[in-house]
Amino acid sequence: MVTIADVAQAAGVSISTVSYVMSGKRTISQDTKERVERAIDALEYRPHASARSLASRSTNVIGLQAPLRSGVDVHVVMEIVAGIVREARMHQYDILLLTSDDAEGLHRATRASMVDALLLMDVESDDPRIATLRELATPSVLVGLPRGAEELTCVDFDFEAAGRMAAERLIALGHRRVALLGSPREVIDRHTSYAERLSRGFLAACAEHDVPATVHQCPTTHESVRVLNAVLAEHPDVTGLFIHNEGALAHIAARAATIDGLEAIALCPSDIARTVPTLVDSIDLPAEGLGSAATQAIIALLAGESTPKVRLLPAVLASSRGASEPERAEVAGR
Amino acid sequence: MVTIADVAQAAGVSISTVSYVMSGKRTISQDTKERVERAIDALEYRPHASARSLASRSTNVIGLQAPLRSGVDVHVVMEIVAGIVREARMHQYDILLLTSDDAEGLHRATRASMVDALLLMDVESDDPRIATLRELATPSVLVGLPRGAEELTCVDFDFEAAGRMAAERLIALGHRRVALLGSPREVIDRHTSYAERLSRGFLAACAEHDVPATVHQCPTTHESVRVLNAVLAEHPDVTGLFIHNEGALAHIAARAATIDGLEAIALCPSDIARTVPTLVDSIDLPAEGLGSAATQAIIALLAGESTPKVRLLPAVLASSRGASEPERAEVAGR
DNA sequence: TCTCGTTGTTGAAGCGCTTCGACAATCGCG
DNA sequence: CGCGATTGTCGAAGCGCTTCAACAACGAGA
Repeated sequence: MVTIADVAQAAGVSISTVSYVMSGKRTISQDTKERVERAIDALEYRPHASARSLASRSTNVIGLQAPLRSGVDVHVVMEIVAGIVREARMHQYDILLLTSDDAEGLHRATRASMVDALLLMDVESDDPRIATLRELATPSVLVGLPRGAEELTCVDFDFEAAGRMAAERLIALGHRRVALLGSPREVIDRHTSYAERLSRGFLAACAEHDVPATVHQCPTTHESVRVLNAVLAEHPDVTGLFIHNEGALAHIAARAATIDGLEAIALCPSDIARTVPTLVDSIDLPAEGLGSAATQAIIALLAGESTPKVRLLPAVLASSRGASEPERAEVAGR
Repeated sequence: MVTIADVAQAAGVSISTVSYVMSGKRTISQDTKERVERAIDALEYRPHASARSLASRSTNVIGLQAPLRSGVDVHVVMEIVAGIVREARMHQYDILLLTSDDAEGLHRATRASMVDALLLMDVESDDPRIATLRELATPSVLVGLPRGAEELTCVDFDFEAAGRMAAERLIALGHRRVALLGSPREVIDRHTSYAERLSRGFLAACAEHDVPATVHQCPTTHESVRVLNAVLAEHPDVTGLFIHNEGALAHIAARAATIDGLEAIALCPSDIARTVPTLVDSIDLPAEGLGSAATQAIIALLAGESTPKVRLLPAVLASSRGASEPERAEVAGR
């Protein structure tokens, strides 16, 4: 294995000089710098991560708890993780995958100094991990917006604005009775906050326009079609649908397309929307961007920069009907 | 931070004694051992991962390259990763998530001594990473079975046996013309080996029974229904379908259920099969088990135990039609 | 009784890196 | 021309752990 001592010898300088060339924490003459860099390249030297972390007291690793099989929106989770990894690498950080959902994993990683910071996905309202996070005092960011996490940094998509936007779009299209076909029961039961925020925004906007609206839970399978049928049976005047359910989207959209006068818009990643041509519009769920944003927040935190406690990515309407330019919802904060 | 010195002091022993209590590499009296263990618990001591790895020259970390958005079988990928993480933790290993698909990431992680071993998913036939792996000489395991990786350890599901099993089951059900609706074009084009192995087994078994069979690529969307329609238009006598396509499964199964005499079986994780009630049978794709098996192989490698070069998990028929006990395909090796 | 092998414990030497304090060389200014 | 400030480089002290060699204490065999 090539060590810093080998590089120093090859370049004819001391070990500390090599270190300072790499970190830039001390001024080094151009000549020396070049000699050292050449030696590094020639030897393909990579500093030993553990040695560096032991001496510098930081690991350049971020611990991530991702829901690996919560059964919901696997696609979205994947993209978020992809965004996290990509952004982390851009800032010289690596991602350590912690077993999901147990506070013990957070403890372990932190106490053993394996990570500089923690990133948590899929956080529930009364998640025990929030208490652990507080106690550990490790820089951390939540992807999500649980209640009772006021002092923690949260990054999420602005589901409430997305709900409003969907309602307003359907109303602008002329619909006078609308329905939201949303997450499956499990998600609601787990008190994942996004479902609630989405329907709150949706219902609020409908109420403001005096348009009657209902919200329905949907299984993530073809069974969702039954829900749609039931909704239409009960409210035959529903003509506008807003779908937020990865697994059900295709089924519902396909069924809806067979019914005259019915129009559907959806909240989903844009590449998914593209596979469902019968949608009138879609609101983009920027999953990868969400991952990037969360990582950016963590990195700002680690750099000691001030970061807003809550950052919500704006909802953007990706109109398929030749809209001129995408509408943007406001960025919210608290 | 609590260090080993704190524990030693609290227990009234030397630092090395504490270390030996933890590693068990030296005999320690019962009395001393208990005192040290009490001190460890009381102080909630966790050895500093970097210090340990610097001194012991091993990290207890496995690097993982997982395809985070290849567009295929997100669900399966997720479950495999879940299996990997779970199994790794059982053996005191952690998982470092490397950016997918670049050989550079493998280099980095290895040269910087960040990982003890590498786990690669989604390996293509002429993957540049295979050369890198050879050059690095780091213990590694592939999830998949690429050609030209003879000296590397591979773990995969026995797709060929699954193909045979599906064919034989359809034939046993009385079908005299069958079709395999398989992976989307991209997967085939990337030379991912599993699609090929599956259809090889399927066609071979059909040929042995003199049952005509065809194989078709399927998009992962509702468009797959068109493929089904086209197949039926061309071969009206097809009555047995074998589906292997996560995204298309529900669509095809739903459409197939509307056609008299048509029966479908699928290859997919069992929890997915459960959401598609119109399937006659399904062959379980043990995604999580695949992850566990791959991790077990890595750990055996790290322990210096001998491991078979190739391990294929057997195909198991999960009959929905009151079968007595699940059939098993043979384990293959090379 | 003496010596030898066990058993249990310890001190100290690293592992490869960062960083502090020191120091020589050079520069700018009165 | 002399003095302090600046610039560039280095030696050495750790970071927290593992592990080797050494050693004290003790029982067993001669």
